[in-house]
Amino acid sequence: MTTAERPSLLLVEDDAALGPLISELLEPDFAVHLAVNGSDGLHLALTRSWDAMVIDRGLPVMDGIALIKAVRAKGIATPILILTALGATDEKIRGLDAGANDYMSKPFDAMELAARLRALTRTYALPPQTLGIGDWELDAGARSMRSMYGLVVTLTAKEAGLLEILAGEPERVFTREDLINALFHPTDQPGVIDTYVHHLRRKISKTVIRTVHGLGYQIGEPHD
Amino acid sequence: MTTAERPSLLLVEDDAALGPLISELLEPDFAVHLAVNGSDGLHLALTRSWDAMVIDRGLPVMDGIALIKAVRAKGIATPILILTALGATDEKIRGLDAGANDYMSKPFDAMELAARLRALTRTYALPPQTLGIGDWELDAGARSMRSMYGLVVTLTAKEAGLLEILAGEPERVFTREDLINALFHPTDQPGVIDTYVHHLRRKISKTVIRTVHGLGYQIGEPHD
DNA sequence: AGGAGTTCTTAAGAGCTTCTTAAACGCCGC
DNA sequence: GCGGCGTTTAAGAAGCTCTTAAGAACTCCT
Repeated sequence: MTTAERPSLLLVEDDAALGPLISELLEPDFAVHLAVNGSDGLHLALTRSWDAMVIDRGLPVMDGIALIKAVRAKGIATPILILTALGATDEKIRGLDAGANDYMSKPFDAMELAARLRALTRTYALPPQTLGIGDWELDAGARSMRSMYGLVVTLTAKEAGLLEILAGEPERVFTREDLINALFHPTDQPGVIDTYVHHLRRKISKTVIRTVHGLGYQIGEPHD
Repeated sequence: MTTAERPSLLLVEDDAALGPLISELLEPDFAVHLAVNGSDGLHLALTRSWDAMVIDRGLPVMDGIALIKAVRAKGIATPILILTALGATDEKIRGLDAGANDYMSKPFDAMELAARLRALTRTYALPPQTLGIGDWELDAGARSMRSMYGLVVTLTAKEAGLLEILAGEPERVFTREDLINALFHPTDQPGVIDTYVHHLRRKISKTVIRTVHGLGYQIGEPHD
């Protein structure tokens, strides 16, 4: 599931009215693909990669439970929510034990279905701690910068540290003294900073770090 | 979650009657640990590893929603089911969007709770556990690597272990300390890692494992 | 425009990290 | 016990990073 893209969702629903309706309801949050019977659904489930599936319990040709079992038997771990018209507890249990991760009974609330699917597709990996800097993104952990379109530049410890401090408070002007106290021995001479600013400008872009004459350096929105 | 063992479950429930009851109901399927308030629950959630958590919505001291948010904020991806006395749809949505994977409203059916927890803790491991690494594929079970077009290289235990760890979290930079703690005795000297990295690069390819100077090693998309 | 002060750029050596090689050690099967 | 293999240690070589320094270029002020 790529960032900033809607998660892809396979919806298997044979009801000619309900299918398009659910599809439309979920479209804001998901890229929905509708399959109108179990065998189409199975084929799509096995041949493409999905972020989640919503499967109707009562399908012609191939039952929803059988479909889920077939998908799971192939080792596919994609989250599945099963839709059932039946509210009885053991029907729910049968669906869950067949390999569904969740179920909802018809009639259902559209907002809740969306919320449940968000819960199923959500991932909790801590996003690599990144800082946005102009067109670039700093990954302090890996000490690298990535521009849009994937160009990656690796930084040294001092370069990354300097950039991190500057980017941590955009618009603030840091004096050389500020930066030396934060990054170097206070006994070092102020010129060190200039050198690293130069290195960074060479690696990333001339315009990312702005010089404030007589004061120090700054990161922020371009002035022109 | 080890095979053939009951999954571990953290139950956070303040009701003196309900807590032990749920605990008893789930014991056949899960190794239940009961925390009777939110702060105990949070502490246990953060300090131990669980296969699933069941959290009451209405807790004294620390609310269930706040507890879930705190756990998710730490990057913990353990499945969570939230118990709520409130049946209103937006209450359910709030719980799910806070980071819960599922909810149940009281009063609830014990069998259904167990079924839902089984669904949450179930894993769908693919038969051959392979990891893609650049143009190669690691078969950790057979401790071998296959390149596209069939070239096969066998690895030693340490080599395969090291590669597996690195490939398990692409882009993450592992320090030598990280790797030693995972693979070797913590008393071993950090240089061991360098040697195995060298062996791997000789066997597979120079470019698969990237050195991050001063930090450690990393696998990930090539940087050019 | 001229001068003083500030910033940029380049280079090079010191110091530290990583790579590479080799050899010693220990375990297991023969 | 012996041989082979995997593991670990060690040490010099190679490479990268840090820091200093000094001249060039620029900015600001008079």
